[in-house]
Amino acid sequence: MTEAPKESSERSLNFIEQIVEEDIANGKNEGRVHTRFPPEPNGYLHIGHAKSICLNFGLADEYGGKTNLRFDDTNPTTEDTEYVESIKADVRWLGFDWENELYASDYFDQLYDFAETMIQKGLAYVDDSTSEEIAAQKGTPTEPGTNSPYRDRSIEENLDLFRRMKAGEFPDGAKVLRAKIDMTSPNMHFRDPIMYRIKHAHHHRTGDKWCIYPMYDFAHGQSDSIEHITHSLCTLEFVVHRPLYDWFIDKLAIFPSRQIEFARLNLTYTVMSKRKLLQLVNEGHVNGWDDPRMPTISGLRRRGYTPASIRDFCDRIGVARRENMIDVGLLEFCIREELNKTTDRVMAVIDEKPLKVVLTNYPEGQTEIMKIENNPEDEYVTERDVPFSREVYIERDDFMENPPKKYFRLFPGGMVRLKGAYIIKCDEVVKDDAGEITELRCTYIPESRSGSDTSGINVKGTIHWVSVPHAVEAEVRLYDRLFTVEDPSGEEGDFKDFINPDSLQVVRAFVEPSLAHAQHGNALHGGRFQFMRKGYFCVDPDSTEGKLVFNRTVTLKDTWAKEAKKG
RNA sequence: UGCCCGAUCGUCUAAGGGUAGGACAGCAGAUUUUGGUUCUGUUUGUGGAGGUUCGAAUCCUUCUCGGGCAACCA
Repeated sequence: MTEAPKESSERSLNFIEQIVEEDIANGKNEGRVHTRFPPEPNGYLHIGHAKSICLNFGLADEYGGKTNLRFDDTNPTTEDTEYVESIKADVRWLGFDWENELYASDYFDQLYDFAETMIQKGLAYVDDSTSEEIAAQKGTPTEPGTNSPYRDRSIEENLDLFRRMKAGEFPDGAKVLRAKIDMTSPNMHFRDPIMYRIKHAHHHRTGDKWCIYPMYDFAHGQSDSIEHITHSLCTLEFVVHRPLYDWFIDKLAIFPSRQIEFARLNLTYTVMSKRKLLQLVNEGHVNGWDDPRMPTISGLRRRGYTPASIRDFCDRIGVARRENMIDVGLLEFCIREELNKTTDRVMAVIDEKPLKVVLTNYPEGQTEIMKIENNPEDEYVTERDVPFSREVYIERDDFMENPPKKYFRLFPGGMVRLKGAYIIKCDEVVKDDAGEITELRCTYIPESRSGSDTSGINVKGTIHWVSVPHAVEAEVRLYDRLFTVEDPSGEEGDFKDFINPDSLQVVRAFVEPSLAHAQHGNALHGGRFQFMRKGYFCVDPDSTEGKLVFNRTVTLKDTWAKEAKKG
C-alpha cells in the first residue's frame, strides 16, 4: 500500500491529482501509483518536456509511487544513442531518478507475439497496398474510408505473410500489418491503423535482429501495460488515440493503464516543436542545441538556469486541459528569485567603451582595499576585498550631460556614490575633437568612505565601478528573446521570419579582479553571479583561464528603464 | 461538413450548487549605499442566449470562438 495522500483541506489539487486520489480511494491497482516518462530518442529535451517530467516524477513522489524512464524507440531510422544519453543527463540534471531504464525495443518479441495473437483472432491482416493507396482508403475526416482489397485474407495466409515479413522476405514498404477495425469510423485512428511496417534498418539497441518494427500506436499502450503503469500521462493530441489503445488492450486482455491527457506547454517568444528547434540548429540560426537562447534543457542550463528554478516554474504553471501560452516572464521570475538568494554580488562594467573617471584629488599611485558585502540576502553576510584607485571605469549609461528629471546617476556638477567606496562629484567633462566624451574629471569626498561616512551628504544614486589598473577584461554575451513576436508559430508565414536579429550581443566588459579565476560549473553556485545593477551572469564553458566568458542569464528588474521609456 | 477536446483577471491557475481566490504582470507608496531585494496597498475576470434552482463559474440546452484528428512519425 502507498502512504495516505496528504490531507486535502488546504491544498487544491490539479485534475490529475484528483483522478489519482479517486483511484487510490477506490482501491484501484491496490492503491499503487506508477508513472513513466516516455521520450523518443530523436532529439533534445526542452522545457515542455520538463513539465511532463516534473508531472510524472512529481506525482509518483507525492503518492509514494515509482516512475520509469522509457525510450519509445520504435523507429530506428530517426533514433540514436546520442539522444538517449542527452535525455538521461537532462532528466538527472533536473533532479530526478527513475525506477527503471526501459526501452520499447525491450518488448519487440512480446509485441510481435501480440501481433500474431491479433491475426489469430481475425483482428489483423497483411496489406499489400502502397502507402498512397492506404492513404486513399482512409478517406477524410468528413468522408468514410473504403476497405483494402487485401482485408479479407484468411488467418492462415495472414500468419504466413506476417512471418515472412519478419523473416525479411519482402522489401521496405511492400507490406504492412493492419488492424481490422472499421474503415468508416468517425475516429480516423480506427480506420484499420497500421500495426507493423517493414524497415530493413539497424536499430540502436536491437541491431539487425528485426526488419519489421511496430508503429507507435501498437507499441505505446502495450508498453505501459507491460510495465503495469497505472497512470499514463501524455499531451492532448493523443486524446483521439486513447480509444484505440483501449481497444488493443481489451482484445489482448492485458493490464489496462489509464491514460490522462494534459495541455502541452507553450512559452511566449519561442517555439517548442522538435521539428522547429531542429531547423533552428541545422540552419545555423543558433549555435547548437545548447545555445543559451534555446528553450532546450541544455540551452537553459548553459544560460545559467538552475534545476530548482525550472522545477519551481513547472510547479507554478500548473496543469490543465486547456491550451495555454505562458509568459516567459514567469520563467525569468523563477530564476531571479533563486539567484537573488544564492549569488554573490560583484561589479562588472559592461561596455565596449567604458567611461574613465579620474579622481583629481585622490593620490596618484594609491590603492585602497574596500570591503564589500557579497550578498545582503545572506543570514551571515560575508565580504570581499575590492581594490580602489584614482581611476575607475563606469558605464556610459551612468552618466548624462543633460539628464532628464528623476535621473539620479552622474551628471556635470552632480554627485553619486561609487558602490562600497566614496561619493564623487563630477567637475569636468573631457571630450575629443569629435565631441565624444573621453573622460570625466571628478573629486571624491574623503569623509564619505563606505562604512565610515561622516560627510553628511545624501546622494540619490549609487553606481558600480571597476578600478582601471585592476580591471580584468572579459567577454559578455547578452541574450534577448529569440523571436520578436509572442507566438511565432501562430503568426502568418514562416516562423523564422520572426527571428530576433539582436537576440545575441557580444560585448566587452571589465570585471573586478575577484572574478579573475571564476570557473564554469563546479565553482560556488556553478559559477553564477549577480553583476550589480545589471543582472545574473554565469561563466560559460567557453571560458578559459586567459579569457573569461560570461552569459547573461537574466537582467535585473529595471524600473528606471520603464520610467525612462515613459518619457 | 464528421468525430474529439476546451473556454474563469493581460497571462497562468483555484473554487465541482452557497462571499470568484492565488501567482506572474501592472499601478501606487514605504524601506534601501543595487532605480535590485523586501514590505504595504491596489486595478482587472466567469464568451453569448435560454433553462433548472431560494441560489449557477459550477447542472441542462443552444450558439459562438479556439485547438486537435486523414505520417509505413512519435
